[in-house]
Amino acid sequence: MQHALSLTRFLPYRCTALARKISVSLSRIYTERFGISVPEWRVLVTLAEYEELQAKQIGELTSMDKVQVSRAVAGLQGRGLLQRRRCERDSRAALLRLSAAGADLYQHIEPEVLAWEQSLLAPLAPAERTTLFALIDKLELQLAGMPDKPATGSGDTV
Amino acid sequence: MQHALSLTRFLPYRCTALARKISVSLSRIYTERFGISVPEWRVLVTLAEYEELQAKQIGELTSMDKVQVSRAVAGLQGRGLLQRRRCERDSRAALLRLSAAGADLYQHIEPEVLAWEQSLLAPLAPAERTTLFALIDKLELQLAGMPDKPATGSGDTV
DNA sequence: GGCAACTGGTTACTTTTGAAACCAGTTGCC
DNA sequence: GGCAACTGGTTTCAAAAGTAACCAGTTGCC
Repeated sequence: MQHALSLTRFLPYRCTALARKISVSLSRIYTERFGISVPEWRVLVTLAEYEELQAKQIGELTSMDKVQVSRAVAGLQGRGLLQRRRCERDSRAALLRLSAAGADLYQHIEPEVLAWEQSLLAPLAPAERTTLFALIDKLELQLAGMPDKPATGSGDTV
Repeated sequence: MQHALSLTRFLPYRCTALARKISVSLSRIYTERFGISVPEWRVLVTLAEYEELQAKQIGELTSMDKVQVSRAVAGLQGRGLLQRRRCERDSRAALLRLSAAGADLYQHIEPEVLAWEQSLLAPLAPAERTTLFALIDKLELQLAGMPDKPATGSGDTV
């Protein structure tokens, strides 16, 4: 049988496989010892960076949908790592921020995560790291502009 | 609060986000019209390339665990897209190959998938594509050699 | 030959994820 | 002011994924 396509040089497969391996390896740092899930970790990072946000904004910044955010926030709040405050101008929304305990926990995890990242990126020269992010940026940009499915025929993107 | 870490320049996050967007966009091609799941798609591709394999080999080639392979194979077989044959020297294993219908279906999907991939890679010059795969290779290699968690202290990789 | 350890593959169970329904509150039109 | 359309967020329900237990068959040691 003819085969033009092989998974080993097929970007979607390689990218998914890489992402999963990265995620599994990294998430051990905060999962095993601190019981933080991946979505919870993203919320932590985002609130550490932005101080106070509403759930919707967290979703936008982390590419998580609102259900995921809601669950992660509930989980963190349940363990006292996060506080919510009524939003003045819109009482549907809540303003979220890390509690002292949450900030403290984050301070413990962050250096380990950064060290782990350095160890992952170790084999890449600085220029290669820049290139990698640039390529990811390009691909994301392209994806955002792609139609739901490509024209199978001859047409260029009109 | 101090924050050395921002998701936008954090490789694990960027990589996961990219992989998910790619997967969602691509899988429409075979999911919506043909009802093929992502794991099933991988089995299809692999059998198209290798003719006949046992489940275990498919797992190795696609980085799926045996449960995932088993389910995907069952799904494909249930729709007559795949045949199984008793393995002579080990009757626990089965030898799998695409049926005529399966091969035919694959012939329909493959060009569309390749066209989609081209459209995704369009903004990258040939050299950039090569670089991208090389970087992915390096990262996977590095990950394979990384310990479960990095030493938080000073030590180099011993 | 027979028993223990192992392996290919499936099944059952639990946890995670995603989609749609839903509730409460807001906005805008009349 | 009141009703329809909309939005932030949660809950509910169904599909998906991972883990562990399991079965059948193989290997190897005695």
